[in-house]
Amino acid sequence: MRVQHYRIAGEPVIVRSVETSEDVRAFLDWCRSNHNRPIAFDTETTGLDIYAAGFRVRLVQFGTEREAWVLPVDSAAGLVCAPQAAVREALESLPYLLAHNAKFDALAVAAHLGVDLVSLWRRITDTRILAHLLDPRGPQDPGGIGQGLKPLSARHVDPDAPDTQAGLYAEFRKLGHTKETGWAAIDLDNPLYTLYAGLDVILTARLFAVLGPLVEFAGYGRLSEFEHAVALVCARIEARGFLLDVEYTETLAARLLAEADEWSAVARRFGVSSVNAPAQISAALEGMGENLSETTESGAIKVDKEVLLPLADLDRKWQRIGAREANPLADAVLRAKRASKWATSYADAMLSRRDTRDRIHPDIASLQARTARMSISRPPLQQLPSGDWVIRRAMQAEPGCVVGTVDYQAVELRVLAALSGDVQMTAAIHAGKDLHAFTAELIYGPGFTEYHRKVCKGIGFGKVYGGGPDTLSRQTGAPLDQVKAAIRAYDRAYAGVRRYSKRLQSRAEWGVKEVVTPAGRRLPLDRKRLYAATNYMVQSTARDVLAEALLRLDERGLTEFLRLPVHDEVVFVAPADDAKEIGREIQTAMAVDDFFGVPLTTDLEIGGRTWGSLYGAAA
DNA sequence: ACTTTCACG
DNA sequence: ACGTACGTGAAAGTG
Repeated sequence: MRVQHYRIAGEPVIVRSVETSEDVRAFLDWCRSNHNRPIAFDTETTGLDIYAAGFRVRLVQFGTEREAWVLPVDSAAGLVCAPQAAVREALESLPYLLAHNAKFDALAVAAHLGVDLVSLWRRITDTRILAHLLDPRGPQDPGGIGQGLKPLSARHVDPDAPDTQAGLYAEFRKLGHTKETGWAAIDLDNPLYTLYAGLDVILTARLFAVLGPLVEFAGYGRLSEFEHAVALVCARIEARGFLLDVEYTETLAARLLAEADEWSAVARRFGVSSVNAPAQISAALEGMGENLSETTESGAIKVDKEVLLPLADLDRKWQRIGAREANPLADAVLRAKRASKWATSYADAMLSRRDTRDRIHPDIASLQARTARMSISRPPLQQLPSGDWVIRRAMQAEPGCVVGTVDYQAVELRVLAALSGDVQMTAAIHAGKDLHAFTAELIYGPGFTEYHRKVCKGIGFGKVYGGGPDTLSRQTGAPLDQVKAAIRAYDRAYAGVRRYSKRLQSRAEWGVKEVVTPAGRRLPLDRKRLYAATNYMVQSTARDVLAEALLRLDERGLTEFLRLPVHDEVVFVAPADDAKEIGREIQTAMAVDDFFGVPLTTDLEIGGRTWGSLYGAAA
């Protein structure tokens, strides 16, 4: 057994690395004698892509505030002692486990060491969840530090705790590896590797010693349980994965890449060597006599889609307007950028993330944004183009099955009506009215047009988000004076909403700079952006509506059909013959009859074999 | 590392 | 004193 010593917060800690079968027995003895204490665990792996061919768990660590055990389990290492069975035994029997960002480690040991995910998860407390409840701000937000183990340890455990990740990257480079290759290549007994692996669990145990009582003291006990349950459902969705149509996606990627090349060649003829270089584009456009007035935050000339589309005589749906001669460079830049983004961010990302059964396991972060919203990454399946089916067509149901969705109808506006108690808005919802059309009628009278409805939809969202007349005018494309009039009319029609927003803001102005959601979540506000209060409240509450729905779906045994949560909807896959029935069950489980006086109703859509079929692709 | 852009709800 | 659209993930260029 190798023993390494270190100091954390001025106290000596010890890291033991298992080398012999005798060490394995000593580890199991240690587990037994610490059975009743919370034990932090962690894994070191070959990479982040748990389901990729060649992925391996290399180390599994267990530890308390003072002591860590590091066990090598890498199947490719030809180990003298094989502690896999002991690791499994520990993971299956220790009653009280801790982990930071537990989902990753739990999925890794479930997929590669044969540990049962559900029974393991029931015994885990995730310190990242605790940290998010206590402060959901990201590292970029004013006053925020994020939920990383490093910044949390620095704040709550030891300001001089080592940055183990950065330290390892430096070691990788020294050994001739890179950030990416180092994780798989570093020797299992590299002293820095084992030391840092051990320190991570010691830090997690110490972090819990601080955050655990804070969570209880803040009254977050139930919310914490709720979040752990939601995280498990999301982890199971992730583990199941979503089937990729590889042949289609490969053809699509090649086609998009060729398209990007063609349009890049056109841009090159106008002196733009890269369509991703804004300075080149603005210089070339100005050389062609175009007048560019919009600037970015840092003062550079803006050449985003909003600027380029009018120059190319295209509307927001890329239809020819006929107002001017299309600028061929603007047109080429737009098309090249779209094609290459779709190729790299979506098609290639999907292909590179598939497992041996052609399934995609995106990283579902069930508790991510400041508002607790979920995020999905690698690949970003919540952000696929919705105006065109070609990308979504890549994801498909298993043979004999179809893809469907259930989404909430105008959930953010309904949540706003519920929270504000606005009488008029609540009544309109109860009457089953189209809220945006109803608003249009209130403002423009019974003769309102489809255009008026659109303006009102924009204003409705803009109000929720706290936008002013200028932004709303730009966003909706409606003239400023009309928007201003509509805002006035909106405030008159929905006086309760206006009162509610004002109340949230003035409370924050004079009292604590936060909003408290009905779920009991305390969301800090940036002092310069108190107007975001209503948005945080509504967005966060809508998120919790979906999160609670996921738990109801799980209770009813419907998790196996789920493929993705997408903010206000779930994507599911079911056998074609049962899809309607299963879809209805999902609808029923998600619907809320009385959410603070407002019904939250759902829409069901059943498509064909692919996700794209719900966006216009042939079934 | 930072900026810019673009995809979604 | 004033008015501010919110929340994400990802790629690529620049320095």
